[in-house]
Amino acid sequence: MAARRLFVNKGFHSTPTAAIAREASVANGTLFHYFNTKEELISTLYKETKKSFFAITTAGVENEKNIKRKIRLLWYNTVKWALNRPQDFLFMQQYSNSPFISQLTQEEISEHMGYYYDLIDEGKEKGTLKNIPTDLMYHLTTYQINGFINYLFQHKEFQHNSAYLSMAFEFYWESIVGK
Amino acid sequence: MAARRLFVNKGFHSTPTAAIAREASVANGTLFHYFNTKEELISTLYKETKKSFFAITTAGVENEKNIKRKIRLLWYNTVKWALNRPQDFLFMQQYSNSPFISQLTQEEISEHMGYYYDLIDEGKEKGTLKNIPTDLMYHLTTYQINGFINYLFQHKEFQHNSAYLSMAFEFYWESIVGK
DNA sequence: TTCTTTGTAGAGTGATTAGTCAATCTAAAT
DNA sequence: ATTTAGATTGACTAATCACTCTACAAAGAA
Repeated sequence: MAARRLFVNKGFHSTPTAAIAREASVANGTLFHYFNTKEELISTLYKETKKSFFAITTAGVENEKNIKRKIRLLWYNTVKWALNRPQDFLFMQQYSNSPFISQLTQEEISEHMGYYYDLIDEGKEKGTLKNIPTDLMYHLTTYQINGFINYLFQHKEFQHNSAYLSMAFEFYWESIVGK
Repeated sequence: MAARRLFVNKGFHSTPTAAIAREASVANGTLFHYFNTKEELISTLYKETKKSFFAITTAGVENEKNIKRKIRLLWYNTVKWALNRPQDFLFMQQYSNSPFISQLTQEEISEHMGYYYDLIDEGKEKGTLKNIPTDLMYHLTTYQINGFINYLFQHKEFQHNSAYLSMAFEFYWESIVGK
């Protein structure tokens, strides 16, 4: 019950429930048996996508020995995730920038945030990362990597260029390390 | 003929033309006398907003002596612009992340990009800025500053804290300078 | 004044679409 | 075999909304 993720690149409003139902090979009414409203469907999809995102991108991070390796793996996992599942990435981005989010409870929004905050704090305590407020660092970091991914979407020629990815990571790393 | 910029924080699709007309104190039909379609209205609004954005944020930059001062002024102008005109900022952000952009010609999208590219190139030539591809630097920079502005929207207590802004700029500056 | 152009109005229309509902099917439980 | 509960269907509805159309007003131009 999730295959019509594909449909969400025409925009939420331009994708009628009828089309979603068709894509899922069920009748219109069936959809509303599982989801009370279209919005509920969308936000359920969002939560699932986010959960999967988190699982994939944090895989193996705990096994890395030092901060740089942890963050590098997280960074690469994220980039690869987006490249492998562009629909998911685009969907989440679209959701984040749409007047929907108000519906989600605060817990749902900040569910996984603690994980990142802990990582950043660890890096700050060891003196590896710059000493700026954790939530600010998290925010800037998130946007910067999103920016890079969007860049890769527009420049497909670099997507499998490991030297390029490596350069981009080093740029990122240098921007948060030091002082 | 522009006062209903206010209306665009409910989302494009959730804002009926009737509401726009009401906000502008004209009849429904009048709207379509000036704009053939709703989409045309929105993209016109976008172009105007962008033009104003560019004029405001680049004001005085040319008079600064060195790159750092130029970029700092640009950075501060941008932050102040967003803080003073949150509706404009939110509108542009919403537009950028919606399946609309395809309508605009390439010239319209990249109209002012040359300005920023030149600045970055100047900084690279003088050895002040890191030597990464210009368009990549532009992209990452744009996203990072957007991220910071969004952060400020969520943390109003820092909006007029000049030490905080200054710290954020230094972080930004250090991320692009060097090597 | 008369003619012409341009702006303004707002009721009306046709298409779209989220959500409903009564009917039918499936299959597990007794 | 019978009951019961849930799943599935798709035609239908009620509302919404972008856009049209005809009528009217304002203001020059002749």
